[in-house]
Amino acid sequence: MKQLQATAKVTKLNRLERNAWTKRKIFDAATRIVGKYGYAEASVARITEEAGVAQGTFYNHFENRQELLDQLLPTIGLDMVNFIRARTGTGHAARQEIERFGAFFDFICEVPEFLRILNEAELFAPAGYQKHLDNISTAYVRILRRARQAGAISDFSDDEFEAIVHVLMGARGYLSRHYSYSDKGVTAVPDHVVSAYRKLITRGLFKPPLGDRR
Amino acid sequence: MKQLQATAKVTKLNRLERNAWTKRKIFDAATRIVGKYGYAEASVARITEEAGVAQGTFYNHFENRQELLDQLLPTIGLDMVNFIRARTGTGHAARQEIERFGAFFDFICEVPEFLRILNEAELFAPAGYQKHLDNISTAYVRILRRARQAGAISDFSDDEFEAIVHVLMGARGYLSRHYSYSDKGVTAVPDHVVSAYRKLITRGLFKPPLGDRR
Amino acid sequence: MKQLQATAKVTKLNRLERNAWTKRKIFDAATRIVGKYGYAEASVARITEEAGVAQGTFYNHFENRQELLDQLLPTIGLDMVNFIRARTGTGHAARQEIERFGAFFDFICEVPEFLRILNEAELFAPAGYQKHLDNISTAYVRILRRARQAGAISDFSDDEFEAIVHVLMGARGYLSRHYSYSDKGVTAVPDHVVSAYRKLITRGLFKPPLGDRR
Amino acid sequence: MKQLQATAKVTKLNRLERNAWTKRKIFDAATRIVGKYGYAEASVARITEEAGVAQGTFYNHFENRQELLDQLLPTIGLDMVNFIRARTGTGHAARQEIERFGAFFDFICEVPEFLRILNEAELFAPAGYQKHLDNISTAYVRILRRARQAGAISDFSDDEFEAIVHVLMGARGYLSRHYSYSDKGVTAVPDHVVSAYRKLITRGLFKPPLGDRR
DNA sequence: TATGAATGAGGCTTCATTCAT
DNA sequence: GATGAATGAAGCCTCATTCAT
Repeated sequence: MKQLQATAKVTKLNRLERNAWTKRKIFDAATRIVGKYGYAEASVARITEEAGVAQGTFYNHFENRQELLDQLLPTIGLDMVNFIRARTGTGHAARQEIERFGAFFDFICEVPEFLRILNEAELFAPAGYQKHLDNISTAYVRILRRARQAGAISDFSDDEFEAIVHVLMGARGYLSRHYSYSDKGVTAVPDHVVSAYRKLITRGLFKPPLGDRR
Repeated sequence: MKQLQATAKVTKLNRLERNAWTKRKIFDAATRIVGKYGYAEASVARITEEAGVAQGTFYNHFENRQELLDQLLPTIGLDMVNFIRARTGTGHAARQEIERFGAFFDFICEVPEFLRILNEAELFAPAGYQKHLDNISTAYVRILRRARQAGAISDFSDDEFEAIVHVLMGARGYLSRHYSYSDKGVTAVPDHVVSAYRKLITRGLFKPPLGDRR
Repeated sequence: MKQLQATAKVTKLNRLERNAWTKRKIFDAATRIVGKYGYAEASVARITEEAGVAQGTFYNHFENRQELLDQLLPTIGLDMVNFIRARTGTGHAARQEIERFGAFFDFICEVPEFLRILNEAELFAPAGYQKHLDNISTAYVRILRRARQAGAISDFSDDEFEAIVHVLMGARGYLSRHYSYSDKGVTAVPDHVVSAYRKLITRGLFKPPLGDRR
Repeated sequence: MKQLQATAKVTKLNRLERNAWTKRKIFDAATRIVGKYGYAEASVARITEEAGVAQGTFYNHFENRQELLDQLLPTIGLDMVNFIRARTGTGHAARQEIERFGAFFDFICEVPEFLRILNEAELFAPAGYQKHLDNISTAYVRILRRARQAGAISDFSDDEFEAIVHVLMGARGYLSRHYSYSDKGVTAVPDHVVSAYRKLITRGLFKPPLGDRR
């Protein structure tokens, strides 16, 4: 009896698993296609061909093309958040910000598709972009607030933090687009970019650690 | 005879003028359409309808759709440069940068089409975007260098200037997208955005004027 | 042992019953869907969803979509025949015909799905429509013949009866479509429709009862 | 000069003519397709193939598929009206109605596509059907009213006329569907159909001409 | 040069049916 | 028998571009 139940369960699981696996195949194919050719070229035909399934199969897993496109950025964006969090130490707030900056570029080297997905989502997947933005900016504002409480930042209001977060995100985007893209694949940004960012941020946003005076 | 010549000349002039006039009509129509609906919606049919000419006429003036789209940003971008230059005073370099920042937002209020053209060009008119970028960044780097020579900035290399310029441009883009768009038309950014930018830049990039201590 | 047999029997009965029950669920769901949205919108997916069964289940009970659609009208059509018969008295033939006419409209008020099924079947379920037609017209012709034998109709041949039956059915169809449909649900036809029909039929088809002169 | 103008005019006319001709080709192709296979099978691909033009051409002449389908019935319906009018004499109103009835069947023999277009339009081209209905029923009611004024009909109100018109149209439709369709093409209805209709109408709707007493 | 109809490839989506579980 | 994912054909429509007038 237990055996049967188990079998039944396994069978059912197998179905569920296969279902999830197909959806994953489509999702991953879309990630690759958008990462490589951009949203505009990511037709359902192209995605399903890349995934190795029929076009009709697509609509068993996603309501329509847009629904999938809108899931791309938030999903991978969370991967990014976790990646960066794992790489951020416990030092001074300014140093942590530099670590996050560096980890961002490490992440786009590991998941090169992310760069294009991030850059194009605002236009082609606005709903997904908004979701990602909310994910990121609330977390980021919280980080800045905590730094202010710890005395590492002064003189910025909560509203100003929000604007700052947009500047920081905009900076990452712009810099990654201009320094990381190359003919094939994604490369690390040059050192002078990191140093310029470090100078701007440590001086402009954070209070210098005690004893560190210009 | 003179009459005829004159007539001929006038005719010829009229032809050239009409030619330029037609091209201009198409260009302006494209500006309005892209500004209002974005590049993706800017089909040749829509542009020519807005311009009041036949679709075929389009191809007498532009090689193809892309060629026109690629001209949009550089052209209006130069208008922007002139606009900002006219609004920049001769005070301290940091104050000038704040003036430029403000003038940028004044410009997008005066030419509301520019915002969308700027934001979407990178994706839909990469050649035009690159041209605009070159126009802007060389001018900007020159400004920063001059400020360094004047002693208003220290400690940044030329390479770092380039990165800084991208940060500044990225900031404008991100902030304008997030604070200026509204349901109808383009609006000024809130004060706390300006103040956040001013704090970040004056402290992070420029040396404080003598006697100005945090 | 008996227990087991009983169980087996019960089980078997349950199976058969469940089988019939499932088929019935699908049939009723199709009735509702076609009645509400028409044949064109009655996809297998929609019907099975309405029935609460899987799509594949459909094909365990019907050869294909068309087979079910073709069963709809004849089945409900028989309900209609019984309904009308129960409402027809034993008076003069002309009066009976008026009663049938009225009962028809009563029926479509009671089974509002019928109207749409009837009207669309000719196009979307021709086999079923033909079957329904045969059911109705043979019965109807028999009625008219009996009336002729009873002396209530003269001067019409059997062939002409067939044509008359089609006129009467066509009249019901047309009138119901034009006077009974409304935004929500099915409503009774206005009085002047009934009176016009009565005049046309009693004068055109039946002999006036003795003493009834225009 | 005049020559040139003339040429120009001819050229322009030629363009217009060619344009109209293409539209006509599509329209006629649609008529044939719908007449032969029904609206449901009248895909744009099939129509344009029949017309010998590219699919895209379709949309230069019609907003969308439905727009064309909705034009079919009203357009051919007017042809029918003219045809019937030309065949209707000036005799007694009842005789005229019989002539119209006969002319209707003559028309569907001449334009066999009309039958299917008429029968299916209510479902597949409701807007066109409504337009046709308005065309027909207002004209028909006017005819009946005139007959009433001339003393050929008594005892029917205007509202009842409307219902009668629907009955008459429904009769034509039903009868044509059942007696005129055959495997290939459209054939005349049998005599007994005409005679049955004549009896029903002349007795049920019209007053017998003087001296004609049952 | 201006016109605008013609083209045909390509995009998104629906749906009846099959089949392994 | 029940399930529901997979299939792929077919439908409607858009659009950049060409070309005869």
